[in-house]
Parts: sequence; C-alpha cells; structure tokens
Amino acid sequence: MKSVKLFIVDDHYMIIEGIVSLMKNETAINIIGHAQNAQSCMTFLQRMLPDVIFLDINLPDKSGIDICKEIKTLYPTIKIIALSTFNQNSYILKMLDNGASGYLLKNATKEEMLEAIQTVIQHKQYLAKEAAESIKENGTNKPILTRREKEILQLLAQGLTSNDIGKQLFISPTTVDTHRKHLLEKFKVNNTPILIKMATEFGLI
Amino acid sequence: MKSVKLFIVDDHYMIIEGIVSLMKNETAINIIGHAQNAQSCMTFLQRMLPDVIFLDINLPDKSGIDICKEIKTLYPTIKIIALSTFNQNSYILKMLDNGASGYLLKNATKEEMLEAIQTVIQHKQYLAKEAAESIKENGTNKPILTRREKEILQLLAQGLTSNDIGKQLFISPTTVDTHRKHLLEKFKVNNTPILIKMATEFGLI
DNA sequence: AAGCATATCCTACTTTTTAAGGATATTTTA
DNA sequence: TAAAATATCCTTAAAAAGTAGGATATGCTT
Repeated sequence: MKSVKLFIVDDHYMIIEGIVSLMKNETAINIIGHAQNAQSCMTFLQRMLPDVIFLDINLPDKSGIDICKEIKTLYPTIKIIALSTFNQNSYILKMLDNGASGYLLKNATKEEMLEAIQTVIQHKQYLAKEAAESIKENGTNKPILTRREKEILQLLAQGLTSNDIGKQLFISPTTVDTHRKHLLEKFKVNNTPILIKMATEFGLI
Repeated sequence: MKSVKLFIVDDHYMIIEGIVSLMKNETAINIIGHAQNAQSCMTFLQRMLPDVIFLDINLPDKSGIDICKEIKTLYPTIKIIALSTFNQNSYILKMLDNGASGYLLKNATKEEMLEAIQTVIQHKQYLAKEAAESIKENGTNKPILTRREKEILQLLAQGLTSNDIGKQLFISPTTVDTHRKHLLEKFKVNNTPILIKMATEFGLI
C-alpha cells in the first residue's frame, strides 16, 4: 500500500515535533512537511500535494477555519483533519462546514491519529469521540434561520437595541422585536444574552 | 556537568512526545518522566525528585496555577517552568506569584527550552520574550470582579433574570441590577448580551 | 390552468416583565 | 478610617410575550 503523504500545520513547534516523532516509525505515513502559519502552509501547497493535512484551528496569522475553506477550494482532493485543544461545538461544526473531514484533539494518542488518517483517506469522516459526543448532545438542533433573522441576530450580537436595529434596517422596532422573539423561540431560550451565547456556540456569529 | 532531571506535566500527549523528541539527543537533559494530570504528577513526585518541571497551566483535573503552589510548598527546591499556549498577563503573573521560575510558550524552540532550563537552574527567572513584553504592557484589560459579581455573572450567563437571581441569592432584584450595572461598567459595555459575549471571550464563564 | 389550501416570512401594535441608569446607605476589608 | 464591596430604592428605557394582518411561494385539487 502506498504511504499517506501527511502535512502538518500548527504554530506550536512542540506539537509538530511530537507528531513527527510519533509517526517516525510508521511506514504507512510519510510526513512531507510542516508549517507554523497559514502563509507558509499555502506556499508549501503550491509545490507539493499532500493526501492529508493536520490543520490547527488557532494559527497566528489566520483562523484555521478560514484556511480550511481555502485549501478545500484550491485542492479539493486533500483531506483535512482539524487539530484543536478545544472540544467546542462551534469550532467542530465550523471546520466540518468548511470542508474538514476529521477533528482530532491535541491529547490524541498515536493510535487515534493513525485511525483518523486511515478513516479520512477512505473518504469517511473521523471525529474524536469527545467531539462526536459533544455534537450529539448539542449540535443536532442548530436552528434554521431566515435571512432577516440572521441579519437581526448579527446586529443583536453587536449590542444594538431593537430601536437601533429598526432605524438601521428601516423597519419598526416592534418588528425587530418579533424577529427577536422568533429567534428566541428557535433557539429555545428566553432572553437575548443566552441567545447570543448559543448563537456564538453554534458558530452563527 | 551533571545532567538536569526534567519532569513534564501536560495533558496533551503530543506535547510530551514533542519535548521528549527534541531533548532526546541533549545529554545535559534527562527526562525522568511525565504526567498528563495533576494527580499522577503529585504521585510521581513522591517517588522521584526532578530538578525542573515543565508544568502546563491547563490540566484536566486541576489548574496548573494551584499545582504550582502545592509543588513549591512540598518540594521548594524544584524549579518550575510554566508551559502555556496563552500569553496572558493574568496567567503569567499568577504562576510567578505561585512560585514558578519561568514561563514558556508552547511554540518555543528547542533552544528556548534549553535556555529556560539553564536559566532557572541558576536560580534566575526565565520569561519567554513574548511573555516579558506582555507583562510590561500590562495591556490585558480583563476586568477584576468581586465574588458577588462573579456569582451573578455566572447566573446571568445561564439566562436567569434579575428577579430569578434575586430569589436564588436571597437579595433584592434591584441589588442584582446594581451588580449587573457594575459588571457592565467593568466590561465597558452597555447591555447584557455583549457582557456575556465578552465574558465568554475572557474565559470567565 | 384556475382556484384553493398551506407554509413561510415580514410586518405591526399592545401589555407585561425586565433591564439600565442614577442616587445612596450599610457592611466588610485592607 | 478610608476604600471597596454589597445592599436598596426609584425612574425610565428596553425587551419579552401575546396577537395578528398581509405578502409570497409551493403544492394540490378539480
């Protein structure tokens, strides 16, 4: 079997070194390079095409979430496995939305890493079990919002009042209230602070 | 020169592996063990006495900040170097207050690690240059909250109204409003949704 | 195809509840 | 004891909850 070409993007040198060290004796994995920021990652990809990328979510120059999208647009065949310290729904969902095939926590074992790689190579999705649980618990009922509701949610998240929003959108503040109410209903909450918190967690803001 | 006995505490296996790999060929450093949580760290220390500990700030069972204090109380000769992803004043200062001799970011190079170890061994303080700068600036405007304010912030973050909170804490709802107002002032915002959003970003919720 | 039913969305008003902001007093802590 | 923290009241502004008209699109029926 041909070995899998792996590329690692993480701003923490220790993490890169750790993965390299763990994969050293794995003949099935061939680490073809690594980058510590988005820019050098994109530069590298112009020259070489890995099969799988371990992509950290937190990079100094750009969000891994954005880079994920870019990479998948430019090189759709590359499989991306998100690397993160955090087991947060918002991150997981955003990465998957943006084309990631897997999600690994940084306390993953060597075996989990290998399994993740093998899984995504087979065009399947790999989620660290903690991440999978987190999504099951909470991620299923992400509300579907109308255009107007999304618009108003954004403005609410900026701290505007119904009055402010009404002026800005040229509608009555009471109308804004109705949209707000619908948002509260869809998110099954009963005030705006929690609405914003939930929406943030769902990655809608 | 006698080699330095190093002990690593970090919940991310990749980090441990990375440090071990980087130090492999350093005869001056002898890694005598590692732990992924506070408990096994303390157990290990009952058996063996390292010269230096790399101590992660974020551990699953206990804050590295607390453990730092414990270790220094029980084993004052051990030099502790805090390991963190974050370059946040609050963390840096707390760790140093609790007896840490150094602060290293996780994107440190091998050379920085070695320098940090050699520095603290000589009873001097080592700060990653980013950390040193961060302290000088003292720019993180994370508000300092009172006990009561923290308590109320938590309840607000759960979506309770001032009335609910008042009942729960056996104080008048108007009192809750005052605390809330102080929170708004300290966070320099003018409504609760944004307060909750900010507090979440500051990691207070 | 015309007419009807259904679903979704946007809009608006009213009443009740909650929050924001101002002024101040009491208790705790350094 | 001075400063900080906690407590309370009152007024006004804003949000939540209830109710509802009207636009538009889709599918179904005859």
